[in-house]
Amino acid sequence: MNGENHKRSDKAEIIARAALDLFTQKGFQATSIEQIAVAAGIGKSTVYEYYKTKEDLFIAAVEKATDQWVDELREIGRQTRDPVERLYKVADLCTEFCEQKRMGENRLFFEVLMQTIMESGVYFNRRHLIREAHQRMVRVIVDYLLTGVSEGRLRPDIARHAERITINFLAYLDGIQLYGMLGEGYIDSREQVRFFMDNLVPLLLAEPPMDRREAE
Amino acid sequence: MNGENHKRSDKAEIIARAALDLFTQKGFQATSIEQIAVAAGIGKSTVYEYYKTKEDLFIAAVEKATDQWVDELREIGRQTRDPVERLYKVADLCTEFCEQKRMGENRLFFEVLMQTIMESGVYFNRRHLIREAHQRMVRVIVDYLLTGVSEGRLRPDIARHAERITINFLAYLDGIQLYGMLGEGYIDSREQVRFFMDNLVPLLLAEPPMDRREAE
DNA sequence: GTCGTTTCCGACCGATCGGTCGGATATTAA
DNA sequence: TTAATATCCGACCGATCGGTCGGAAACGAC
Repeated sequence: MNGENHKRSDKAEIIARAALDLFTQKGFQATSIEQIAVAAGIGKSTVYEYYKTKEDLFIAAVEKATDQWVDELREIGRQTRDPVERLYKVADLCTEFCEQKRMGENRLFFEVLMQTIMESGVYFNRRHLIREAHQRMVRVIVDYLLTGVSEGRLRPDIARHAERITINFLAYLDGIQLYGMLGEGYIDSREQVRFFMDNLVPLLLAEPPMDRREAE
Repeated sequence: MNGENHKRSDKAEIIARAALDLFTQKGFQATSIEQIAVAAGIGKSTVYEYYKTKEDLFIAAVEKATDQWVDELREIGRQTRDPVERLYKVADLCTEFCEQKRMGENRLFFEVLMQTIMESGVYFNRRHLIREAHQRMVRVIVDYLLTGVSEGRLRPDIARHAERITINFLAYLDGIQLYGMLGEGYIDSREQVRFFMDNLVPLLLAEPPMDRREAE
């Protein structure tokens, strides 16, 4: 027994984390098992004691990432109650992904999508995993909308369209994230998103702005 | 001299077309030069007589595709004069890319974006090519908006934001296209886009709908 | 100790693939 | 005819990499 000793699941965890780091930095194809082994401080063959194939390891690593993303969305719900503010925070999260610090996660995100749509991709025959992850995100935001409606803060009739609105909202944010990676300073994600939100929010609010109401 | 004889540029064209077909179907990495040579009906080495590297060939093939996409956007402008109808047609083009027939082109589109954002990607050090292609598309649609404004059909104050609006519009459509590939029937792109457009268009129109005006 | 089990891993295998090479073949010019 | 040139290509090279194998090392039970 020594300091390096771990339970089996701990070792698997260490490997998955090293793998996630590398996949995030360089993508699936450009990361070799050898590199992951070195990063995890073990031999190449040892990786295969814990994960049957490189694909399995990728899936395990990605699961950690998606779990974290969903958690971050849920955390927004804990930090603030106001539905509009929640949506703004979600949008902020998107712009954050366009910045240097979290650019790697953004790459990983699109790598996963590519692996889903390419015939030879890791997720091509496992799309349900990605759909489930996506649905988890959708559900969190739908919940924000429905809560906003039931509290009278948002227009009642958006309840019927909550899922449609959410999917469109996320589609837009993903699109902007994509553009955000076309190069430093090519697209001002922050301004683009702010403009979008400023046009979206009035469509959601239950009450028209004050000056309008007085004008009637 | 025989029937198979071509000028040098013709041969290059044939190779690029075969390459585009394969890249569209299977992506960059999964397509080998050998396969392209077979598809073009020539030997592998001959490919290298016309293109220095696989990357060069990819760039040449993608250029053909992007040219076509921009042309399709311009064609919309030729077919219809009404700015709103033009935007609807652009949106239709997007949903078309989500359908089986043009799914491959959609894959290619995202492959190109991936090759732009991955450090080892073909376009990582050639982002200007992608930005230029993107800007060409943006310009076409900005032009539709500005024309709509100057014709009095769209609200005057969107002229200031024409580019911002266009980029957001395209970002949304790209996001939906991405979701459209998460699996047959997972997302109803057509309905999503219709919903989006029905909320967007009133924000652009110069005149409020009739029933509203009468209510004032 | 010592025997069985688990964990570990360096060396190797097989396959893929981008790109090169040397020469064959066809074309043109004189 | 022939020499020069352009075009073509099968065979090969070198490197990469996912995955296997056989055995070493560490550990635990007795």
